[in-house]
Amino acid sequence: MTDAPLAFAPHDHSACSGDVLARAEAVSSDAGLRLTPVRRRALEILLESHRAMGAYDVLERLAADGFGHQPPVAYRALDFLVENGFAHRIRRLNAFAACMHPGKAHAPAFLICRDCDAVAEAAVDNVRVALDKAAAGLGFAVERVSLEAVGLCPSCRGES
Amino acid sequence: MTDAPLAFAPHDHSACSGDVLARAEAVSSDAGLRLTPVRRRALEILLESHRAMGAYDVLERLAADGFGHQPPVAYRALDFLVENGFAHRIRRLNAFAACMHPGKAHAPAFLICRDCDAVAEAAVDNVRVALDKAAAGLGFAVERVSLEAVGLCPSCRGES
DNA sequence: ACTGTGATGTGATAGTATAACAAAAGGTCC
DNA sequence: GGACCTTTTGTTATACTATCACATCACAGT
Repeated sequence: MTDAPLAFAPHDHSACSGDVLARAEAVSSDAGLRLTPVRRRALEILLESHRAMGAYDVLERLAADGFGHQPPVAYRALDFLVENGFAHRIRRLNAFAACMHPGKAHAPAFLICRDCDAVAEAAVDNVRVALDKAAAGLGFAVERVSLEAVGLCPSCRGES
Repeated sequence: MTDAPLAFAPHDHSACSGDVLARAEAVSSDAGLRLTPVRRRALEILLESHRAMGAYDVLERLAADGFGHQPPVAYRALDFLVENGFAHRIRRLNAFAACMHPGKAHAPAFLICRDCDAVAEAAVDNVRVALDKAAAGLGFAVERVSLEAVGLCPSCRGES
C-alpha cells in the first residue's frame, strides 16, 4: 500500500495539476489514442491524490466509482497511462504517479525518501545522452530510461 | 522466473567473474562484514549463472545445497549482498545480479532488452553528479541511484 | 559459563501482477 | 442496417514477489 506524497513541499495543487488532464486529452486525440472513462478516471485519481499510488489503491477508487473490482482493471488502465506517457511507474515503490509534463519528452528522475516515502520528480539533463552514448558502444538501442534515487528528503534530513 | 543472461555477447566467463568472489571476501573482512556460508553461496550462485536471477531461483539453488527452503533465506542473503555492494537489484525484472566491481564505488546503469531480457551493466559517468546537483536544489540528499534502461539488445535488433 | 547481538530456519501471510476467457463497445466495409 | 473485425472491459483464478513473527542457533566479549 504505497501512498507517498509527490513533491517535498506543500504547494498549490490545483495549479500544478490543473491543465494536465486537458493536455492529456489533447495529446490523446492527436495521437489517436482512446482515453476511455476508466483510463481517464485512473489519471484523475493519480492527479487528485497527487501521490505515488499502488495499483490496488487506484483499483479501490475505481471500484468505488462503479468500475470493475478486479486487479486487471487497474493494471490495464495504469499500463495504458504509462505506455503513453501520462503516468510513470516507480518500481522502487511498486507505485504509479501522474506525469506532470505529458506530451513533452523527458527522462524523469525520481527522488524517493527512504524515511517517509515522499517522491519528487526532478529534471535531469544529459542522462539520456550519456546513456545513449554508453549503450551505442554495446550495440544496445535505448527506448526508455528510468532513474530512481533513494535518499533523504528535506524534512527527514532535519529530523534524523 | 527471471533468468536473463548478463551481458550481450558471449565471453570468457571464468575470467570476467574469476576474482570477484575473492575481492568480495577481502572487502568483507576489511569492513568487518560477515560473509557467512549462505551469503557467500548466494553470491557464488549469482556469479556462476552470470544472470539476473529472481530470489526464488536463488532460493531453489540454496535449498539444493542444504540451506533453508523458505523465502526469507534467499531475501536475507540477497539483501545483504545488495546492501554491501556485492550485488545489484534490478527492479524492472524483480531480479538480482552479482556486481562485477565490488568495492569500487559506481552508479551502475543496466541495459535491459525488452525482447529477450538480457541485461548488461554499463558505466555511465556524470549521472551521479548531475543528479546530486538537481537534488541539492530541492534539499534532497541522494544516497543510492538506480538507472535502468529498456530497449533492444544487439541480437534482438537484428531479428526484429 | 553468562549475556547480548546478529544470523538462520520455519510457518504463515501480505502484497503485487498476470493468464485466460467471455461479453460488450466501437469502427469499417458492403 | 448487418457482417465483420478489433479493442476494451469485466470476471475468475492463479502465479509471482516479499515480509512478518517467532524460535533457535552461533559467536564475541566479559
